[in-house]
Amino acid sequence: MKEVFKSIDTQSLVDKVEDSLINLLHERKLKVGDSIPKELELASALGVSRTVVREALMRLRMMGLIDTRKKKGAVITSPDIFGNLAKSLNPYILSDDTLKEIFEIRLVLEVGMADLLFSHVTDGDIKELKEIVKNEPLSAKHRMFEASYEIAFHGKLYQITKNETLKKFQGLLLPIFDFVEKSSIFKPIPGTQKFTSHKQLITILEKGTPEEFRNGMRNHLENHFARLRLNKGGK
Amino acid sequence: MKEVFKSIDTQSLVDKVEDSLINLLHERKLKVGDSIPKELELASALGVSRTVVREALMRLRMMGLIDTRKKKGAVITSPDIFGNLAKSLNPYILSDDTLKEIFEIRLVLEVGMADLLFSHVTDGDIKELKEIVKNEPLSAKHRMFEASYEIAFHGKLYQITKNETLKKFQGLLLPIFDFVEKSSIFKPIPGTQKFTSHKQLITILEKGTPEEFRNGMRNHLENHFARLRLNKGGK
DNA sequence: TAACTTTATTATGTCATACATAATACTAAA
DNA sequence: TTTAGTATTATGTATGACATAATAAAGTTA
Repeated sequence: MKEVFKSIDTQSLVDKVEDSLINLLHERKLKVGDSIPKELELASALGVSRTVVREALMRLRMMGLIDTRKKKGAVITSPDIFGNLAKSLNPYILSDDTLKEIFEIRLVLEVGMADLLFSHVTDGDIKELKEIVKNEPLSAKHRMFEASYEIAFHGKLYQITKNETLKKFQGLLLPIFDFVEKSSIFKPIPGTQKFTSHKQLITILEKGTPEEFRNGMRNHLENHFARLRLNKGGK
Repeated sequence: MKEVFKSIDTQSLVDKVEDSLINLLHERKLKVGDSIPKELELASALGVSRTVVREALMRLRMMGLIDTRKKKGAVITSPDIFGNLAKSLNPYILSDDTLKEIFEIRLVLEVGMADLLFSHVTDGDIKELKEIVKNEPLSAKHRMFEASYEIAFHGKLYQITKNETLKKFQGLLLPIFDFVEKSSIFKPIPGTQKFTSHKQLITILEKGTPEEFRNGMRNHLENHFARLRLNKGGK
């Protein structure tokens, strides 16, 4: 790690100001609602033009750290972590490999969330889940038709975890899941069959254990796992 | 959903230009490496000032959609989804509830990633894991000292999944895990005890099944789960 | 005094212009 | 053909100006 040349700053002015501003937030331990100095004040204090300050402030705003309003100035906000991520998570821009990886993450989450489900699930949740699957078609023939049930059922599971961050994350990834399933990234599995059903999962959630649920969900998602295995060559 | 007033655009000019640019990317199906028009060209084409175009371009850059270089202009890049998220994921700014939720997500991921591990793990990986835990202290007394082993071991697991997106996500969350463990957000658990050890997990990964690994990992993380249960009142 | 209306202020949003800088393309010399 | 130097060009930064909207202040009415 020894560097002969002193690492010259390849950073642009905006980068530096951005860092300064973030440091400002930390040092002063500013809380939500607090306001930071005006653009012109910052510009003169930091010795740069208002242009640079504005660009740096815009970055903070994109990160969800601040919210700027006319006259009022910029105020600290509780950052919506994934809020800004949504735009860059566009399936048309992401590479196929990345899309596959995101799809994998979904499987990981749903298999792993069993404990959260069991520690938060209520009778009302069970009732809702049963309502969702009540009219679900038994056969796996109408895949397209089934999609809405899939989303409703699995979405409800995320909601049961009472983990807002996780729920937001899922909402973010949903269009990607949809895209991946419909796209030709994955070769279809011949002779797709049903494994553990939604109804069975509900029964486990109602009367079983997290361990059983994990295995049930793993089995339920077997078709997806199989597609991943079949399409491993791509990497 | 009926609206009496036609929804006036509360968007700023920059917002609109941003949308226009993203649409441009989609419509033209631009690939990585392709370049987009110069700032001045965009400005005149869209009928706004260069300032506005620049701010919009900066947003795209923050999203990781483009990379701008002098003289060359802006070129499409393969977006690093989580790269730009890092700065806003600052523990000092996130609320305690959000921090807890992120911590939960870690647990979910590690319990759920068993299948990915088994489908990618190599002999070399097993060897590396064994190397990591070789000098690991047996007792749980030196918690601070143990931290580095924890990070090395669990980090290696993420790496074994061969899922770059997941690995990046973990790298992103790591400072948060660290912060949460050290902070007083969680009350400590009296009489913390060891459950499934790292060594046992390796053995399962080498000779066992995904199902066994999930349960082993769940058990291994029991202390963390217990802390979550104990601190549930906060919400 | 309290509630409402109008006016004034202020800080951000947008625009225009100018120059600096660095990366590229071009040209000339060896 | 390679290298070195030069010119070009698009972004980076600075400055000044005005528009706009949100707030604060002042004024009015009951």
